[in-house]
Amino acid sequence: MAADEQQAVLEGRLRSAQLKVTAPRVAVLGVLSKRGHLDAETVFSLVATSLPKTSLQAVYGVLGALVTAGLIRKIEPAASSALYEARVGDNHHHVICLNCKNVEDVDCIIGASPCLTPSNLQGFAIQSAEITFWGLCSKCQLSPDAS
Amino acid sequence: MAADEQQAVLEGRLRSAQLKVTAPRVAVLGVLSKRGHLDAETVFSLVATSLPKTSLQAVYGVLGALVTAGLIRKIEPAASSALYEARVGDNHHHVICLNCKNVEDVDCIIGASPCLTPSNLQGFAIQSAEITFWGLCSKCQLSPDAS
DNA sequence: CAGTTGTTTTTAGTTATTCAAAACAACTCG
DNA sequence: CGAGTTGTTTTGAATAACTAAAAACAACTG
Repeated sequence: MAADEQQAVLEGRLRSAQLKVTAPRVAVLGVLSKRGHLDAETVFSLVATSLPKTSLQAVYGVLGALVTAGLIRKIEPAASSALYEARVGDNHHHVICLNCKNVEDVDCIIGASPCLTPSNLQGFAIQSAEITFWGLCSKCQLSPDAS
Repeated sequence: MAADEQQAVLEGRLRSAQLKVTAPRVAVLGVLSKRGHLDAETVFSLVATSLPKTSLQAVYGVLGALVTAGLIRKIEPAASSALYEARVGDNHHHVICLNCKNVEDVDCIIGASPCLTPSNLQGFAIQSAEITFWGLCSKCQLSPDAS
């Protein structure tokens, strides 16, 4: 797919979410469509390569708007800053490396639905369940010192 | 159980974790043994009622030491500050109210173990799984405006 | 009970994030 | 297609939660 075709797809996604199409929004969505699990700072620096005038605050604003619109998802793992990903709509989860903090998607859980029924709901009306696995990634199993 | 008996139990727990027994530590552990899911600020204010000289930084230090020793557990739910609880050793999870942020324990998950096997491990050596349920507590289902 | 080790106090600093006002740009509608 | 309205981005500053460092102090050892 050509670069401008890609651009058009992103613009379409913004428009169908009733969001005004602006350069920072297209850029942020583009960055997150290529690579997920990025923090605001990283998104900012990647956006800055094509749009150097974009401010970090604008990136925070865009990320907030995209999350609200449901175009991206925000995850907030313990002990790290918020991460964003463009993969939405499916109920996938995450594995995070205890050593290098690398995040990978976990497509699904064996026997998903029944497992997500807590035995004791305390009267809560559950709307979603969030699962995070913690462990060592293949690289850090070999050399636990690496970043 | 009398107050000084309770005190002795807490001191014993600290001692068996090879921690020096100090007033702030006993107080923090006491507070968290009574009530869980408290943030550092709340622990601080509760400790301050009996030990007014204790600083917030001391509370952070104590909380860190107790977490490292495995006497308390730290949870970091999305969009709120870190919470601490004295219930450790069992693999329980949490339900959090989307409206009032109240946290309750979820004792276990139906068919627990198999459900926590991700279908795609990405080469990770999993060490733990963390499940957070989000929903509305019984009170907020009736009046969603309440704090 | 003196010494050592480790804890707490006090004072500062950092990081991720949010807020607010003014400048500006996108889409609407004539 | 051009002005107006609405909403976005910039700029500059503030905040909350937490961490760091040095000095004062207290707990356990022998």
